[in-house]
Amino acid sequence: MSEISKEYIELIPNLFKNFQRLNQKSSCLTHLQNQILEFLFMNQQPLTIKQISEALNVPKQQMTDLIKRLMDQGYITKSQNRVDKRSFVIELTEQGKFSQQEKWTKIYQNFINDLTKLNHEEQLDLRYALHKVNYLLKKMEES
Amino acid sequence: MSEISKEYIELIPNLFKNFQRLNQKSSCLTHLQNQILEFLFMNQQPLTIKQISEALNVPKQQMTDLIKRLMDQGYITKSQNRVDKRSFVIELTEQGKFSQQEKWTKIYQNFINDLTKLNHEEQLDLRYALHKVNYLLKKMEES
DNA sequence: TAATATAGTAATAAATTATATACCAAATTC
DNA sequence: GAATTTGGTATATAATTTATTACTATATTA
Repeated sequence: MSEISKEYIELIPNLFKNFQRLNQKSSCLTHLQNQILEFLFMNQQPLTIKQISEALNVPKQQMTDLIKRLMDQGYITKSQNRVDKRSFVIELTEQGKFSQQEKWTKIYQNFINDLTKLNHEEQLDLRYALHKVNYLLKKMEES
Repeated sequence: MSEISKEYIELIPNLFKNFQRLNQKSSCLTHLQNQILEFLFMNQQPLTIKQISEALNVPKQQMTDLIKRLMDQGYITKSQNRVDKRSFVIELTEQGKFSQQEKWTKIYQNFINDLTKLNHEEQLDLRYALHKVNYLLKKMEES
């Protein structure tokens, strides 16, 4: 039990550098704006302001302005929620998606580059192990 | 080649929730203070102000104050670098380490909890796969 | 239907973070 | 040894983020 956990915990520092890269603000976005776009991108689906607010621990009062600025800059759209007329649904625009994908591209290229330090057999091993980890972590999350 | 990368990239969202948890500020620390402690904790070794500044993309002018406040609050120590008398070496105090470990404890408990959703065989698989991934990722980083 | 809870907005002050410029002392280069 | 670079500090200003309180309109509940 604790052996698995140890390995899991260790995994995080191993990916830390790349996460740092995600945090880096892309030119014209503030830290929080970036967090919001990132969160939308990760979730791959429209979210309400409240959902974002709670997940990121940003008070809803702040969200109003943040959302407005992101909208003005063309990163997201905001439309009424048909189910609940009080709330709004936030979605990434193409530009918004692109701004996030850019960061991933850098991570991707970095990884490809480092990969050459492994021989062919190790590469196959890594691929299989990553696949297994992803599969099982996902399974764990599905409560 | 691109198959491995795909799995690698996918790994990051799978760990995202826990990373979010790391970002959450613990009571009396500001966002940047937290980032600095986290970075020191991850690196497991003393760093100069410049190293932190560059890695976190925080201008050195800000560092002076940030470091001072962290020192005043007892999270870090600052001592002259013997090799280069212009620079200083920053280290986590016990309190500083503890403040970071707390967050990991939560991640750990969360993981242990989710683990019950896998059967025994899957747990063994996960452990082995995680071990493999960690081993190979580390090997890749050692240039 | 009246009372209450919820999603979001508005506005303001205080704290944090970002940007720019100038400075000192030790290190490096010529 | 003089000139230049580098690690860090000091200071002022602007932008962002946090915190507080009050408000509107829709949902929910009794």
